[in-house]
Amino acid sequence: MSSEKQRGIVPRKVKGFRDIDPNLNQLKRKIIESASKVYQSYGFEHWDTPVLEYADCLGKYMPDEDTVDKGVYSFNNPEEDPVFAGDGSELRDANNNVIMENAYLSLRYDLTAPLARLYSEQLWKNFLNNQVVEGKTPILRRYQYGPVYRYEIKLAPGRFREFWQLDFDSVGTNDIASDAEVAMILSDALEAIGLKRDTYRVKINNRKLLKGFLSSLGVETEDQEQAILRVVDKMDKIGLQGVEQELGAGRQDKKSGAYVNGLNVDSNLQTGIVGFLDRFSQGIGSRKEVLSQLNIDNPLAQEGLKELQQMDSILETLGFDESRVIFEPTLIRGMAYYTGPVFEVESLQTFKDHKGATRKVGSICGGGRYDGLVKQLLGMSVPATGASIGVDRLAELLIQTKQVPAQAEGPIFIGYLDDDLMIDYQKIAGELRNKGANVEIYYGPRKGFRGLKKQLSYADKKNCPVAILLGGDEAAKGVVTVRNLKLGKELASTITDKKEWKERVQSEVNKDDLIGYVLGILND
RNA sequence: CCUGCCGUAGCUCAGUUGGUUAGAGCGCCUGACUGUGGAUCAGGAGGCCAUAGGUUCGAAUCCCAUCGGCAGGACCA
Repeated sequence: MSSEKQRGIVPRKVKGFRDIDPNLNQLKRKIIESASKVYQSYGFEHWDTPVLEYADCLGKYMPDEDTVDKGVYSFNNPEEDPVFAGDGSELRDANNNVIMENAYLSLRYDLTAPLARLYSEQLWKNFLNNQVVEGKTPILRRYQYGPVYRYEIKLAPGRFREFWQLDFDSVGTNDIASDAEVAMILSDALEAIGLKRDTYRVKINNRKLLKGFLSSLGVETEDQEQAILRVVDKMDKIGLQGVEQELGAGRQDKKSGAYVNGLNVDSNLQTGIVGFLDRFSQGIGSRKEVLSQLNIDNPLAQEGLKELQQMDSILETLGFDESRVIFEPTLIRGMAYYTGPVFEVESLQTFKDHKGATRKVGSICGGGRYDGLVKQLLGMSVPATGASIGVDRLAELLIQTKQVPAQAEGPIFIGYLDDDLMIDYQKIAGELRNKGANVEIYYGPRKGFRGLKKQLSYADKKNCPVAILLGGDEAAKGVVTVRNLKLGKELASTITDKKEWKERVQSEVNKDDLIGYVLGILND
């Protein structure tokens, strides 16, 4: 027994999860506040929903297996819930007792599925009473931000299992103008956050165009359509030739050596798709030029084209030209539930990683129209459109491309030199706080007076602008020593003589003038 | 999940064809410096070389397995 190792506890994080330091939090807050303001300016209201939902309400069914559905964190609710019938009544057994079971719960994997639940739940009772009419459902325009959770098996850099999204959605409208609006909002929000014009592109495509195009080439089933779109979506990664091979017999991946099975579609279809991709894959100029080349002989595709034309005229009227919003007919976006326009924002900026290799962050926003999402919850289709900003990705972009504000300014620092003066420290701090300042009194260990070095070092690391030093000497003279740390930091590079440097940044202030003096430094 | 590369101090990395006591920079701690953040100088702590086996007189170095990281691929509500 004693020779065996005992089970112990090591402090550690769950893989794919992380701690957020004050600097990153500051950046995230800035992103969220800037975008939220833009969302509000378009009439969106702020909702929050729980991070935990019933799995079936998120569209995740786990009927007979107790395994976690791929990609989603799920577990059994320890508490038993009643089981419902389709009409909302509680299921009962032969003795008329309510049937109870442990339902599956899931952590939300995006903010859209909870929105569908929120919207459906609000309408549910009325729906049962036949008071909800398809096509006349109410409008809900909400924005929401918060963490979402995905069980990613492979964790790429910048990919986490907990990450923040910043969504806005219009539910209840099928007006194509609300789709044009999505593109405008994304553009406005990103610029409010601080991205420069021409460093990003809002890309638009229309699922109807692709569906119609594939249908015109003879694609019948939804399954085949999805399979093809999945391959085409890999264009970035495997190139046009790779797509061609995967549509056909398959392909041998050069780097990994793995053989990837192909779809074996017929050659007409294959050449048709490849031709389409080839035509549009590299920059194709203006939106109008793109539209002029999209004459596909299929009613659905024509409908999609018309929608894009309408979007274009709105965007053009409002000055959202190709420096902000473009059409990209090859854009897919993975999600199967998109039914109309789809959106993606790509950052055009690159950065050097620590090995010196050039990298790009790529996609920072995504969205689209999803007219079928609430159907399985509410039993009727409700049109909806919206998009999401990937907060962590965007933060990473701003950091890597060095567009971040400097380190957050710390609080005013009050050194702790004398136990007998604690009351005075508290009084000074209180007065400054009443004036709106942030103030911290040092409570750390101090070996008599010697700890002052440590205290100032601490203040320096927290980026404190001012240090207030009040010890026995000052108290006897009725003064307070004030040190301008902010100035000291600036002068450090030019002044090497310690004494001179000290004299420049520090002065004794009359006790009564302290508050005004300190606030004066802050406002510099 | 598949394939390849890699695991040496808190961090970033050296470490010769297998050969004495495993190094540097940064950071940390102490001092020069009176009660004073930067800079400079002097000193100090910190390692089962990822873990467990094997080959060998001898392993950080070679082989195997496990765990972890990176790159690519498969999958992705």
